[in-house]
Amino acid sequence: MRTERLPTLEDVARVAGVSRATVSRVINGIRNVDPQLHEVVWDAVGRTGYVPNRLARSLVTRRTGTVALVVSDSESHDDDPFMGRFFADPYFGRVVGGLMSVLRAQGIQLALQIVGSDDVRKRLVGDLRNGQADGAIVLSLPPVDPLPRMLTEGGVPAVLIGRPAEPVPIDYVDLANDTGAALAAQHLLSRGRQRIGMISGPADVPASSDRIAGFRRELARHGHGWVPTETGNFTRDSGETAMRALLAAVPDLDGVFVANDLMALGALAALRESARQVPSDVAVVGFDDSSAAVAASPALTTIRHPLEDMAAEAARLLLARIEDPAMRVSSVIYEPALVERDSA
Amino acid sequence: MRTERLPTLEDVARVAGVSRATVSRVINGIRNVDPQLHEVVWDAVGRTGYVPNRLARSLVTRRTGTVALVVSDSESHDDDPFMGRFFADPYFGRVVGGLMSVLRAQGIQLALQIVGSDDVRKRLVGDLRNGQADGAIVLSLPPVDPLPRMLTEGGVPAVLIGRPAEPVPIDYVDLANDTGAALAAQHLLSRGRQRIGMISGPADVPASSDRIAGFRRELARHGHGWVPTETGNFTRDSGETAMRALLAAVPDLDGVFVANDLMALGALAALRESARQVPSDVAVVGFDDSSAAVAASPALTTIRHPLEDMAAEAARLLLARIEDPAMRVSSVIYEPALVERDSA
DNA sequence: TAACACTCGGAAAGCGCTCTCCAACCCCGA
DNA sequence: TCGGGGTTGGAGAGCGCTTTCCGAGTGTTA
Repeated sequence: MRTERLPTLEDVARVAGVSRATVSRVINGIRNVDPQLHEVVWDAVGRTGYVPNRLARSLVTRRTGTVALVVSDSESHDDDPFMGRFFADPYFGRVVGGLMSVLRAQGIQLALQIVGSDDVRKRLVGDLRNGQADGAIVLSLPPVDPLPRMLTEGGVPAVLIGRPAEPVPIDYVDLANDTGAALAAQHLLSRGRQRIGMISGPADVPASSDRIAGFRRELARHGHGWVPTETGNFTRDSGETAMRALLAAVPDLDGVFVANDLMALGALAALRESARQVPSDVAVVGFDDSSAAVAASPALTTIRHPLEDMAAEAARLLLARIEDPAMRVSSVIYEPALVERDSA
Repeated sequence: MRTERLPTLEDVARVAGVSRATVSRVINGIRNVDPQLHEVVWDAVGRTGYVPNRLARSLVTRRTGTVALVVSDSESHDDDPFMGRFFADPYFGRVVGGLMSVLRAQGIQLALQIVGSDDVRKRLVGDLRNGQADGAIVLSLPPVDPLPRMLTEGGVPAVLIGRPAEPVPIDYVDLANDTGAALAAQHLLSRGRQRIGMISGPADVPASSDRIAGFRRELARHGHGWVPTETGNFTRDSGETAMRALLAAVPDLDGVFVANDLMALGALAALRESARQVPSDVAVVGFDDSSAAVAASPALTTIRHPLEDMAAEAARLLLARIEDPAMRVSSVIYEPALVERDSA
């Protein structure tokens, strides 16, 4: 059945008794077509069961109705389990959900691309320049990624989710990570905590360093010039390890800010293991307000990250840039909010 | 910059001093080309920075190097929040991760498509027949979905994740949901539970009805002919509501099987609210072994669902079918396993 | 040396569509 | 009745690539 030829514009034209050009005009809703013919053509389309071939159309219009979602990750290789973790993390799904909420309405599809090596990166940019997709949304994982620059230099419409580590003239949406961390600091202070520590993410990732900076700055403003810190890598287990280390270093710790909910989960486990009560002995504030925050026990007080909205805005930004490539480069920063639950 | 014409095969040919045909042969690694010319051509490719245009290539080869991931969902409309929930659920991410683990190695990209209305469904099948993608992986949400049939009738290579509700000659991978539920029953019984209930999913979804049937059958084999059951819709909140209802109906309940982890989370909350201890008063077994299971407290004893493996197998199956459309229709059923944690 | 079988590279015909020209036609005023 | 302006539809040239078909060149055998 795959072999039976599908009807083409030519076939429709023959059935309708007009030329290919006319059918094309009718289908694309271009005026200058006699209403009578109009009807005849649509009738022929119905009778033949014609569906335009998007590929052929794209080849000439240079528009594909596709946006690439690029997950850039220099470290992992082909079947690195890291990618599995990444996809299982709600982060990925929330981004996709946010993107689709605006793309779907426009009938635009999302093509998922993972780039590991520089080779793949180069090919991707080449494909995009060739019009494989109309633009790209980039989730840049590595601390410093050449991809954003490659894209702008290639003239490919692209929007980053999360600010680039080094300045690149590219559109992006981001969260005011520093403000969020400051919120966490204020909350901990307002709860009367005195010995406050932090479990941070990798220092070279912008989102992470912003949280560190914001937290430290706010505490410093209240006389805490020194914040004991342990570094994790955003996984649950690293949070558990970091918490143990932090407790060993500061046994009388009474408050901690953990840079994401997943690590907070691990921290909670370490705290339980050390027989400390949360929040009475140690107050814990997470970050992201992911589904893990609600599932945790006690439920996590955390910083809400409107990821879906951010992704949706990224999609809108991209669409606008595709429409007008000369548009001024812009960025949209979202404000986080504290969500108070039981852990602090 | 978008305007500057990219080098085409023609340009490379001119630089190399050969014909387009020869360049094409070299690039596609077809023999019959003098090694000398071979080198000259590659050199020209390098000098011009040529990247083949996939669109143009696909148009003639009828191969796109793209697989569609179709999320079929008849109920929700354009910005139905349901889709947001769906994407945020780890289920989606795990599937994507599993698929990508095999597709990525082949350099195949995944194009995400959501189909809500029958109109979209029709257009999608048309596009697929036109070679928009080489095949489709289908995540069929509604109880009875016309899509699988439409795809097979259209001769589109497709693989379902989760068996079709009504028999359709289509490849699929699925989990032995009934066996999994039976495992849960055995575990509860082995823990000496006597008054065992169940919180099920919607009865018209195959995965759900299989779990109900498997659980009831196993309990019946051990003399429990009647299993008090409440129905949820796989969300956390519905699990909480169902648990309350179940407790009201069977106050001395001492064991419960909840058809997925998310609902189990809700059930745990309801149990806590009613001051019952888990697992001493009521033992709880979930289903899926999602990340929620570990985050819960107490950590959930649950049924492991090798979703990543299943998705990977679906991808392999699809690739095989694309290669040989005449291949016999096949299905792969995975066996679940009990993961014992603290809740039962 | 002639006849034959091969190997290799080029010309050109598409894949299915859009869109620019251009010819044909209509209506109007002079 | 004729010429000018405005519509409308068709012919055909691509978009960038693959692939068939052929002719030219090479080496081998009688």
